Formats: sequence, C-alpha cells, structure tokens
Amino acid sequence: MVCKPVWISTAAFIARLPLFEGLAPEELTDIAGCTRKISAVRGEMLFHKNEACSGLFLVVHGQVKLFFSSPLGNEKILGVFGPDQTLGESALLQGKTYQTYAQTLSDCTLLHIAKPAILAALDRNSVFARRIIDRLSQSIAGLTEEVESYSLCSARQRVVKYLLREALHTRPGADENRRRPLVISLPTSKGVIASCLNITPQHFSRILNSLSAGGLLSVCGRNIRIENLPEFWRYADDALAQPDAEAEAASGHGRRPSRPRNFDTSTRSTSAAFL
Amino acid sequence: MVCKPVWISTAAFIARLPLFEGLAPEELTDIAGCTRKISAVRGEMLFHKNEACSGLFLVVHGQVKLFFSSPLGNEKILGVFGPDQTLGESALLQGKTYQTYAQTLSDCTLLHIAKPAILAALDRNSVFARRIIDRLSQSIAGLTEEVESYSLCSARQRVVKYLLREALHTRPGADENRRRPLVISLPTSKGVIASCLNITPQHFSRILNSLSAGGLLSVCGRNIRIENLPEFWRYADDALAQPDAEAEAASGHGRRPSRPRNFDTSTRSTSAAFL
DNA sequence: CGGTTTGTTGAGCCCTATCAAGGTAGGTGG
DNA sequence: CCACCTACCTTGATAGGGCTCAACAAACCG
Repeated sequence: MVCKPVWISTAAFIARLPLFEGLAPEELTDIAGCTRKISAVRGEMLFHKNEACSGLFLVVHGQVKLFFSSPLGNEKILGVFGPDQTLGESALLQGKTYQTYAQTLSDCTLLHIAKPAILAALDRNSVFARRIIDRLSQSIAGLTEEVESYSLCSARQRVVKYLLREALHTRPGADENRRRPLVISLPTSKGVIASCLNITPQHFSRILNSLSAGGLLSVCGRNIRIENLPEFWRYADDALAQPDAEAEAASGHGRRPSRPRNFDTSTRSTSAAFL
Repeated sequence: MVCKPVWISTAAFIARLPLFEGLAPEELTDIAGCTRKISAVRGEMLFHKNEACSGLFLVVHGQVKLFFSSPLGNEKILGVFGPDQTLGESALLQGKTYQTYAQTLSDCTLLHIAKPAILAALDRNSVFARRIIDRLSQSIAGLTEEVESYSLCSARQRVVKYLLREALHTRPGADENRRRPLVISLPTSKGVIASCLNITPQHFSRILNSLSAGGLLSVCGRNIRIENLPEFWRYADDALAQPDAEAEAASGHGRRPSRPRNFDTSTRSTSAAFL
C-alpha cells in the first residue's frame, strides 16, 4: 500500500523544501554535495542521546520517532517525524550532543546534510538564517505548549486537544461551527500517540472508550470520527476536569480558583534562561 | 541586602551583555535608541498570553516569572528570570504573540528593546544572528529537558535534580566526588520553585521533609544543605522510585521546630537505614 | 501588634500507572 | 484454507503518587 517514491536527485529534493527556498543555485549544490542518502529499515537507530551531532537529518519517506528512555526501560516519545520534516536542528546549532534518541518506526529513506554545510549557509545567507530562526522559534512554541499541556491539562484533555489539532490539520477548513462529523485517521499507532501524549496505551484506550461512550466520537481502528465538534471545542477550552461523560455531572465540585501565589523579593533567578 | 544598582546609561548596560557583544558601536547606539527603561512594582504584569509581541524585555534588577494560567485559576510557572536575562525572544522572532504571561515577582527595573531594532540587527549582523540562534537552541534544550523530567521522573527526582543543578550553579567547582556538605540558598520562594517543578507547595514541602528524614539534606528556611552529595547523584541518575525513606522514622518525632539562622544538625542520627 | 504572605502538616481521594490476561488483525508457511 | 506467530489493542483489577481541602504555624511588615 505504501508506494516507494521514485528517486529524484538529492539536489532536487532539497530545493523543493521551504527551508531551502531562496538559496542561490550554487549554495544549493554546495549543500547537496554534503548530503548523503540513508536507507534504514524499521527499528534502526539514527542517533543516540549524548552522541555528538554530525548534521541535519531530513526524512524523505517513512517515519522516525524522537524519544527519551529511562534506566527502567520506560520510554517517552517526544515526537514523530514524517516526510519533509527535519531532525536534530537544535542539537546541530548548539554545537552540542543530541538530547534524545532517534529510531525509525518504519522503513525509511533519509538525507543527511553534514553540519559544516549548514553552518556555512547560515553564515553566508541571512535569509536562510532567518528561516532557521523561525523554525527554532516554532520548536520552542511547540515545546512550550507541551509543557503547558502536561502542567494544566488532564490526560483526557490532552487527548481531546490532540484529536482537534489532528482534525484541523487534515481538514483546515473545518471550523468550530461546523456540525458535520469529522473523520480523521491517526498518523501512527495508538501506542506511539499515547506516548506522545504522555499517557500509557491502556489509559489512552480507556479515554477513547470513555469519549466514545459520551457520544463525542466513534473509533474504528485508526479511524476516528468526531461526532460532536462543538462539544470537543468546549472541552478543550475549559480546563474543567469533566467527570466521566456518562457518569453524570452530579458531583459538581469544581476546584477552588486558587489565588495567584507567591511573590518574592530576592534577586537571583532560577533555572537556565528559557525564551 | 539587595542593593539598588546605580543607574548607568542603557547603552552601557546593553553593551555589557554577552548577547550584544561584538556589535559595532553604531549598531549598539541604534539599539539603545529603541530601548526604554521600565520600572515596575511587584506584581505588575509585563505582558499577557496571546498579546502581540512588541519587543524584547531585559531584566536589569528584580525577578520576573513566566507562567501559564488555566481557567480554573491554577498557575504553572515556566521559569523565573533575574538580572541580565531576557524575556520573549521566541515570540519576538516568530512574529507571533506571547505564549505565556509575565509578571514581576518583586520590584523590577527592565529594559524594553523595540522589535524592529532587533530584527534589523539580525539582518545586518550575522554574528548577532548566530548568537540568537544559540540562545534559541539553548531554550529548546532546556524545554526538552523539562519535558523529559515530567515524563520520566517522579516529583522527588525532579526536586533532587533541581537542587543538584542549583548547587552546581552556585559552586561550579564542586564535583560529584566532593564529600563536604554543600549549602545552597533557594533563589526564590518555595511555592514558586514548586510550581517550576510542576508540583504543589504541599508536596514540595513533604518531599523536602522526606529527603531530610533520609539524611540527604537539611533545610533551614530557604537555605538547604546537601549532606550527602554522592547519594544525591545516585538518586538523580537512577530512575528508581525509591521507597519512602522515613516510613519507619515517622513515629520518631512529631515535628521539628526550626531554629532561626542555624542549621539543625541534631535532629536525628544518620544511622537510620536509608535504602 | 494585627494582618498578610509563606510554609507545614494531616486526611482523603482521584487520576493514572502497573500488572495480567485476553482479543484482533495481518502476514507467513504448510 | 487453516494454523500460527507477532504486533497491536483492549479490558479488568489493583495500587500508589500526587492533588485537594482544611487548618495551623511561622515569618514578614508596617
């Protein structure tokens, strides 16, 4: 069912990407010259945590996961990357080591652009630099949102938000007033998605069930139909920890709005500078 | 104990910062020309979430917190920023809106550099661009680490790791083999730190107690003395959820009246089986 | 000295993880 | 075509980490 793409030249593939748009032809050929093609089977490691970063990875075809792993063997997936996406930007540009592991989720074709080529382009071309900066900023925005989700949202809400995002991604036109059911198909396995959302597969399954029981959606394998979009939005916006959809809202004990807390007069600052 | 700094020219203050190092004098004066000084009392909002970003904030004196807030009034602090640190880089460079709220934790002096000045410098000076890129990458590294912590570490471990980081920050030389106790003083209130670590103040307090009962550290107000550094490291490295250290010790004493200004070393013998 | 902010302690409960089996589905070989 | 294997997913039971609620103690401040 997955059709192997016809292989075109690396230069052509690179030139096609928004990231490299506007580079001069000779700059592109420079970069293409420092690029090598990688074919990886499913389950192959692309890089390890704490490994020195050698360049930028570019997914041509297939899926790659970025993840952490604890000594106990637990793993947390930071994200899944598909065609035309890049891996390892931040490590590359910090001149440091990778912070995560990267492993293919399926057979993959990748390009690897050597570090010096990127750095050279960065120095020479301010438009390219600007584009890199945009990209890093978006990364920050995404991570920040993730932290917000973990901190302020329940697992249920994270699931709802995820589905909503996914839905709008597949059909950008569908706005919140749209009444018609919206069908989305999960981009990868449920287990992987669960890990991305920082919950266990079991819990994810139960949440989906519960939402289904509440009439919000219906599940059929990896296809999910959102039956009640407005309710979805309502749920995502509220930070209300909704009692189980079918368990009745009888116990309406909302949490007490806590006063903003803790001022302080000392001078130092906490952790390393974010933002 | 906090001494109000003598006010020097904004140009001089800016030139002093690593971020702007290497800029030509006229570039610096350009930037200084677009900079205004802000004096804020404690509790003042610097910006709101979803507000358009007008420029870069620079802390001269005082502390500012970056935080999210849920409809329920719960708040999660992303970070606390002190003298010489900057706020809002990523929003600025994405050309988008702020993702967090910013509020002063104490009376503050700040500088605000208008957006166009930064963007211009970025375009003109590739060294500056490079420095911004480094900074954004560091941001990403920090946030990534944060996500890792939330995903793979218990609250206890996050506390230990935080203290360790703080300890090494105040005394960089102290390496893990050092046996001597290490005293650190928390840079801000415990409530704020708890929020940064994504736990409640109550839980934070209990964890500190438990670590104290285990002989790992002793607490006196905002001063914390790490008694057993190697054990700290061991704990931070393992992802093991250690069984409660003082389960048996609980019956020992009801409470420990804290003595002002002095560490209380007498509370208990350290012979209690830990681990 | 009273009011306010900050920190501690106790009791109870809920969300979520863990452990442990089952189902299902797709691919492979007989 | 069926048996079998290996992911992948679901379901059930149980427990525990961390939060909530509620006081109270301590420190701070004018």
